[in-house]
Amino acid sequence: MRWLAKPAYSRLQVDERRRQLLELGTDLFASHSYDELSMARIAREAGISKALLYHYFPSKRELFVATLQQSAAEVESLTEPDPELPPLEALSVSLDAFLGWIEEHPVAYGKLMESSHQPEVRDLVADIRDRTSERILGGVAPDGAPPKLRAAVTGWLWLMDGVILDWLAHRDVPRAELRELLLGALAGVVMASGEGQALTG
Amino acid sequence: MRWLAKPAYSRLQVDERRRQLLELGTDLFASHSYDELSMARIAREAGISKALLYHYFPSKRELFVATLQQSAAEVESLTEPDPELPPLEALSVSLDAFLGWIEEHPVAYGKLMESSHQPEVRDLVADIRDRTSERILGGVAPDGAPPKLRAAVTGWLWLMDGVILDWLAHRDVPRAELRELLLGALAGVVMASGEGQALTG
DNA sequence: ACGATTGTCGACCATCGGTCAACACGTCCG
DNA sequence: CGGACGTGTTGACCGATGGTCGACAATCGT
Repeated sequence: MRWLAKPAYSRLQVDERRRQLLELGTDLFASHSYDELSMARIAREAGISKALLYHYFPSKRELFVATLQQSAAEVESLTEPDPELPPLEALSVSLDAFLGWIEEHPVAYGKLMESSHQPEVRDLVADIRDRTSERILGGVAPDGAPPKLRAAVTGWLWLMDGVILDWLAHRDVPRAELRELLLGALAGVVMASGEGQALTG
Repeated sequence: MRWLAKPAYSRLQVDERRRQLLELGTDLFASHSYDELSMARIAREAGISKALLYHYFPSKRELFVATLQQSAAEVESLTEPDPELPPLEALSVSLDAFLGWIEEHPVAYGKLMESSHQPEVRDLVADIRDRTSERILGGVAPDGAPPKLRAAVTGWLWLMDGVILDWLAHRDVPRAELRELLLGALAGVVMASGEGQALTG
């Protein structure tokens, strides 16, 4: 009578299973940092074996990156600069949208920063920083940024992460003021790099 | 004749052994990040067993912190602000000394930044940042900094790390110019926080 | 009704940080 | 000179981690 017993597991379509795992991963990694989660734990939460999890994602790294890419894409489209606005205003709008997203997902942002030592996260963050940097530099110095300006913008992106973490930790500055602080800081930093005239123009 | 054989290991004095391990640790952690090094590897390089390493340093964390403290103390004394100088000039001198140290130990600085996710490193870096922040805030707003100013200075310290990493990666900006860029950035950021009048005074 | 496909699992591996009882080296006393 | 003692030192071990593999079994086409 063994063949009348309930199946030992339910078999899902590849796409469905993958989708389910990605969604679970997104949830988990939004509230736990990279090394707070083990593959065994993720598999247990998904109700499957670790081996199956590895069948769908060849490494923890890939699973993590896959889950991040959704959010990254979301943020990127959210902060897409409006090409019809003057560069500075477009930046202001994008920045405000970014801060808005962070206000809605403070834990996810914090956990991401907490994970940012892992090479893959580092690369992803660096990639975002680079593209953001180019976006800004494109608006300020369209053809080829001098080293000091490049360093200044890079530094400003770091400053932004630091300020935002400070903001999340204290929550004693209104979002609009924070945006103005960040914009002002960018202006100040670019000025300090000696290439500021492009900003005011 | 077994007792004529060479001793299986050489027995060192406690202090000597500890000193040797600390020195080795300093060397290794100056060129490898925290998780690039395993305790087994360190023990192997030292020619001793892992258990003995743990006999001297109760955890990897403690060994790492112990090796860092030397460098941290070195840097801190190097960047001690001169109380006879006006705050801004003192900061300029300290900053220059700091950049000088980094120029001499670029790999160590990079690896430290790479390790800065590990809670213990995070704490140490946060501690340094806090004290530096207070040092700066003390020169700018002696009694109680408003939230925006605090956020601005915190952000500037992040900016500094970002700019320095960019500097080390490209090495296309002279140190003196970098120092001016950083000082200018601090001025710009503090101005942007709306509490700038204290700086110019 | 049965074989092929392939989704799924249990068992396994190397490495990690960390622990422990026991061995062996140098010394000191008789 | 010899044996006992203190302690510096070790190999073996633990639980957890990321990752792998051969084999079982659920489903589908016929």
